[in-house]
Amino acid sequence: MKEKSMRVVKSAQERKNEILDVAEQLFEEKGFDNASTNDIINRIGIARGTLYHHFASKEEILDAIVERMTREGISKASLIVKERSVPICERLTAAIMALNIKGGAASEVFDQIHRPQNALLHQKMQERLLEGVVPIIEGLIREGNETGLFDSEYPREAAEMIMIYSSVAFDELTNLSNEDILKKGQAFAYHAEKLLGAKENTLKDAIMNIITSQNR
Amino acid sequence: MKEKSMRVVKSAQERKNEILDVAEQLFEEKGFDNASTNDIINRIGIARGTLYHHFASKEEILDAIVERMTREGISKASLIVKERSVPICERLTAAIMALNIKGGAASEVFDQIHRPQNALLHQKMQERLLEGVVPIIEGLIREGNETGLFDSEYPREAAEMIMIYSSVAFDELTNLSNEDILKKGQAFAYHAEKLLGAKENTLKDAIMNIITSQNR
DNA sequence: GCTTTACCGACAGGTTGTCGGTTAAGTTAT
DNA sequence: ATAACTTAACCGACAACCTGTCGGTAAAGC
Repeated sequence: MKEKSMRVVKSAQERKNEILDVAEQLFEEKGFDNASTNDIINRIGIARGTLYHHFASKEEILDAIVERMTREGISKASLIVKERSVPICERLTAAIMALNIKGGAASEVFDQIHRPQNALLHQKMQERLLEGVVPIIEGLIREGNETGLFDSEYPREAAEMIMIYSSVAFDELTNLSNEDILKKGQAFAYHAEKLLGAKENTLKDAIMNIITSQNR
Repeated sequence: MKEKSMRVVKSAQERKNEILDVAEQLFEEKGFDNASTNDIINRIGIARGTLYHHFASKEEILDAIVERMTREGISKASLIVKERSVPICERLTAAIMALNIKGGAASEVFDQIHRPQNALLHQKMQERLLEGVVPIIEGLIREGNETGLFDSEYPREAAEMIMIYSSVAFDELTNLSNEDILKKGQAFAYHAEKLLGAKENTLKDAIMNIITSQNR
């Protein structure tokens, strides 16, 4: 019945990843507050001391998970942006949506992420993503200014506004009708064009494409 | 040394408010997670059972506090908006800033509100405020559309975008230099004008007034 | 006098983080 | 090669909390 405590030793790196994997999974299932460190160690089969040998606190585990999850999205966005052969509009929308995690590996987390138990996780991820992606978008806007596609006096703040809005608003389109989602997407495209000083419908198609494709 | 447990009975309403007052104070001081229900009952001088007689859980206390704090801001905003003698621009900016709690009674909370321990509080307040204020702003935009001051195709979404941005961005201007704050304010005014389809500098003065006055 | 409701405090069952001790792995010395 | 030593992963008992429950008591209202 009871597993004998066969001592298994792994490299620090390996164990840390193991802990993060299980913790992430558990936070998805039960939320950050409800998932206990006991849950983690039981599922892995290690002792309390081991967990705290690798991480100083439960919150540090959370931070590491956030770091791991966001790094992927940010580096993806920064890669997209460098593809100068692709039209700016496509790159812009793709970068924006890299933040919107749904497509990524973390897509199952996404549904749970708004439950109140995950307020911390949500906040930290959002902070991290904004901080990472805003400068990328800003650069793209400047590029658009140079080519005459955009006309933005405050590229940084425009990027902030677009990112912040899309990260909050597109958070909760799960409980919206398809019709409403379309409207929201159109409104977003319209407003983004205004903010960037772009001609009407410059962004519309690129944005609507992504929205309709990822939300079926 | 030890207070005798003289039994003091108060009306439910009175006791509830007492609990909310102390809890709010404690959440400010230590954050929601770090403030325990024991802290609350000790400071008031009541027993555990009494607390749980009035509130079913710690989170319910939080919800009641959020409700209390936001009700004020929302009703203030809705009053402002009704003053049809005041120019629309002034009403708009005033309503926007009613959400930015700094001016209100909760101004001390504000500094603590971003500490990670308060993620839940923060999230709940933001949700509640947006939900309450967005329709108000939307109405104002429609009014502006009629008088020809604005030209907004999606009043609802424009209101959302403005509110969401200002609630996130103006959150953390405490650690910014005065210069940066000014720039941020100007950028916000500029972008709000674009979003609403208003003429240049329509909103600038009203917005800059509020920002410079409330942040000294 | 009877019912309702505010109040009490012990208690169960859970949580996080600490700490001294143990064992495996890696390193140096002989 | 192997013995001796150092480092680092690992263990599990434990202290010090925490939230929410519950049977019982006392005041208020009818």
